[in-house]
Amino acid sequence: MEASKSKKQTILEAAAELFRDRGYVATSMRDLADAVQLKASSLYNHISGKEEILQTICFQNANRFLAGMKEIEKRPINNTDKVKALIHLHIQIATEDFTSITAFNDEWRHLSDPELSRFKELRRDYELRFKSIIQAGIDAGEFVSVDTTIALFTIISAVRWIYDWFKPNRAISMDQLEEQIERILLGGLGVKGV
Amino acid sequence: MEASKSKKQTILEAAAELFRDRGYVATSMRDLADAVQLKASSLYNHISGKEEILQTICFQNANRFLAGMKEIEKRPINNTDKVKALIHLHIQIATEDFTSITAFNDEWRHLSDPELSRFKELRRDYELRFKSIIQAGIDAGEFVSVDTTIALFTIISAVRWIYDWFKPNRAISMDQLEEQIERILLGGLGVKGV
DNA sequence: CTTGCACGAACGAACATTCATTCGTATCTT
DNA sequence: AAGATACGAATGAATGTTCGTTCGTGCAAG
Repeated sequence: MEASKSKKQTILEAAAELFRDRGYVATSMRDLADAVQLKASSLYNHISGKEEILQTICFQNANRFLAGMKEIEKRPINNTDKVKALIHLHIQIATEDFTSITAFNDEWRHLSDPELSRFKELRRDYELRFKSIIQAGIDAGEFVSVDTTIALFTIISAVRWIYDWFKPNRAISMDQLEEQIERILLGGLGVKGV
Repeated sequence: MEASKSKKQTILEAAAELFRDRGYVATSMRDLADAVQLKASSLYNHISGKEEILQTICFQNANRFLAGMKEIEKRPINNTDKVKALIHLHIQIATEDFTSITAFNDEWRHLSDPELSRFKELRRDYELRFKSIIQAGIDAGEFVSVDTTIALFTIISAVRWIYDWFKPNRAISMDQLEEQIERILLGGLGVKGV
């Protein structure tokens, strides 16, 4: 029914930005209302409350990562290329929607408990799928034999916080970023000629 | 004059724990008072206010990292071993005081502005020193030629968030952790036989 | 030995703000 | 006319902090 972009979407995007800059708890509904040129009470014509915003941001991104993961799992490629594709996925999401990724990464713990548990499950699911790919790569002789948990979190940490330091309008291009991170992380797994 | 541990220290440690679990903003002085079996008003006999606690935690840890960095810089060793020593430093601090590291990593942005700027400077100083070591390693032919900024933040991200997933009473020992992280990160820099 | 006093530490009550949210009502769009 | 949207006012709860006071301990003066 809405024309170009629903007011709800505008609110969600402004909220993500505020959450990124000040954090969820430190962002008031008045701050958010100011950002979208409304009064605080008017927000409730579009959203049910503060926590709904956080939920939307968190699960939207969780699903984005999981959808990407499941698509990559299906591809008929070796595990090296799957890890490369996952690195690409992280960089892709982090750069194309880096404002909501911050809220997703930092603020999910302020979810309340039915959703908090569900979120943790999704996160754990993603990590286990990532870990399986690393394990498969070791079994197939593509990777050096490393502890899969350590490798998993080393890689995930490295890519999860890209948004924190990488500004796309920099001396570094996205392709460069991806190629170099692949080289560092996959090189460490013993993959030759990355 | 104090017997075993000053009450101020007790408060600071309890605060670090609460900040880790709920975040700085979401932790009230009443929560903190409960944690040390006091009333909120009594806290002010020991500390000047909420922000002093955050300042202490942040700068205490910032100085710890910088002191470690400066000590490592002085050592007569090659750059590979310096990076190894830095990885060791991060794991050391993350495991021996992992509760205040969380607050240090996540909550520093809630500092107010004279201290906030000072903190950012310290952080930037640390990063630049780290970067210099990587650059020196490339110049000396120890490392493969990579973009130093990308390498820097990939390594720092990987080690900065160890506390987030590593539980010391696990199947993985600290030595194992260190050896494997070295292998992954230094292997990616082209160092042989790590 | 006893009295008096200073002091650290704890407390309950109260402070002014700020918070998210609700409600009744007015204005706009169709 | 009707439905969506915006608003001001008000709500109760929670925030960090201050205040006046009290209690106990240790030490100096008597």
